[in-house]
Amino acid sequence: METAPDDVAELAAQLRPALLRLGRMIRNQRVDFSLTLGQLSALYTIEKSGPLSPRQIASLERVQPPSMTKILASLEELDFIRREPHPTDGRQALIAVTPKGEEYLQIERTARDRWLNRRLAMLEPAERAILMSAAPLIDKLAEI
Amino acid sequence: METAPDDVAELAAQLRPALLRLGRMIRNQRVDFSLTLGQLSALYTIEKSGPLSPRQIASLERVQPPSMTKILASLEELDFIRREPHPTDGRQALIAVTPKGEEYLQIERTARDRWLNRRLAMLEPAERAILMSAAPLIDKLAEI
DNA sequence: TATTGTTATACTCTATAACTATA
DNA sequence: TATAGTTATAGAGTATAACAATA
Repeated sequence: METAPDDVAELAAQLRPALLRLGRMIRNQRVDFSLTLGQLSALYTIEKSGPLSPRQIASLERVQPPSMTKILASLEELDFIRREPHPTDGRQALIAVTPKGEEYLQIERTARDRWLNRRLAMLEPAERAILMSAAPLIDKLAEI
Repeated sequence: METAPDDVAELAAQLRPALLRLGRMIRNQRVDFSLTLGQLSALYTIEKSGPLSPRQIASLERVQPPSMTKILASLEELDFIRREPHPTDGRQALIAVTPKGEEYLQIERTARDRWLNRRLAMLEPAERAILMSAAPLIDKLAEI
């Protein structure tokens, strides 16, 4: 049974387990385990899309507002985020990452990159060239 | 500042966020949310590497044995796994996935593939060809 | 009156400690 | 005596419900 050159289903079946497995391994590269996954994920989200209100962060993180209240309180305690009043709506607060929070994220990102770097260095240059051309496509798949 | 054709660090920085983002989106494609992530992950592990003892599963899943005891009890209650005595060691049990458990996993896998299929179908054939050649490399990165 | 955010409380999941059975 | 697995109990983390402040 021959696989067609452009078999979408075959490609999905090949790609899915490989992506999930490598993604899990990258996520496991942590330097500092003092933040829970929920705290780390919220911090990434605020960095990426902030400043955001607690409710917006809760929605993006798919947790309920009271749960986010606790996560934000713990991050504020660490001085990883700061809170500013909303310019026009007195009920809302706007949350942003502090320089200390940015530094934490950068250290974690560097650890993940270093790990991935070591792995990539074991490939042939031609293989890395393929991955380099695949990277924007993987990003596109997540974007559509 | 020009990027070298074979810049490993640049590749890692490109690949990491794309992989993590797409992986997260694939993982979010669930059909049935009655299993917790811990239950689902243990079931995948048993399917992949089983039959395994509870202690081995706990180790692979990076949870403590008492936590795995509960997860296994819930999966057994659902008739997703079965327990057999170890042939030579009366203390151990060997856990394997039942046909009903396999069916559950297959349904979840199919949902993830269907979602990924739809996305892949939006790409150009040439782009899919690049991803097809990248898939084994992504797998290789996780394997090394 | 509706919405944002917090506090109060309960439930789920995982961990450590203690116990039973087998090697 | 050591190891596999379970039971007992406690500690995080998240949820729902109720409340205070602002739109």
